[in-house]
Amino acid sequence: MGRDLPWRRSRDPYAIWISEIMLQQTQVKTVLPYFDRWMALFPTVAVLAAADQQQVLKAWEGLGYYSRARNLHRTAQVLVQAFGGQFPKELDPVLKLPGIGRTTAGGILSAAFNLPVPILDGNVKRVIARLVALEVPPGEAIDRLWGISERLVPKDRGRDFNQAFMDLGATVCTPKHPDCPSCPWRTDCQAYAQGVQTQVPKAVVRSPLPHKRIAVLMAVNGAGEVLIIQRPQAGLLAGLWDFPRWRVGR
DNA sequence: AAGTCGGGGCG
DNA sequence: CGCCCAGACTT
Repeated sequence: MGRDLPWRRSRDPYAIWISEIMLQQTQVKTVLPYFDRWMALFPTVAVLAAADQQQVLKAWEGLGYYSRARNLHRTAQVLVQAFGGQFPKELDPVLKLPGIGRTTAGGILSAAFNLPVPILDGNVKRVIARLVALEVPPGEAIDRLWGISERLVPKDRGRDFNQAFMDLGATVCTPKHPDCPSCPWRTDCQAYAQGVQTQVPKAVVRSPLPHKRIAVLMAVNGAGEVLIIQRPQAGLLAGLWDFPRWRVGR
């Protein structure tokens, strides 16, 4: 019952890599229009590697977490220069690529090459936590959760299993209102057996967000044009105060 | 271990 | 308004 998504129609590692990066902390519905535009603009890793960084950032505009776009561009250049434009098929070299961590590496290697590499994204964390009725917040049991994901992924069906795993979390085993009656793992789920599926995973106790009072200046001329200064490569609020000719007083 | 980085959806 | 989303990276 897998969702029919554009990047699932492809087994091109490039297209799958792009989708995995776009999907980091970003919902499928948000990614859909960006993915199609991106593949039209940058159809291959060679085209992306040769593109201007401003053009790459423009195509990413609105998705947020802009270091993802800069890392995509850098990685495209690494792939062309050091890997002959081919995406590596082993975990170690993939993990060295900028912007690709363990979950994204597993997502790419399983979807593109059907390798049994585990994943542990937000969906999978929640599904496993409920499956074993995890007693602590997932952050305190990361190693155990990775171990379970690794033992579950079948040697010959990494692609189907990992995608089904994420689909289950995204469509059935949802955070607030899991649809347990239609869940294929219902009879294996310890949280369901104990009737605590909505209380697992346990929430992290986080300190309250501080409230800060700030001043904002918007410069508009008579023609209605607005002054815009591009942010630095790294840093947002932190780097803001380092702009040349900016001075911040109290 | 805790911060940083974003825009959008949802109840 | 607060939480969550196919996390990675720095400090």
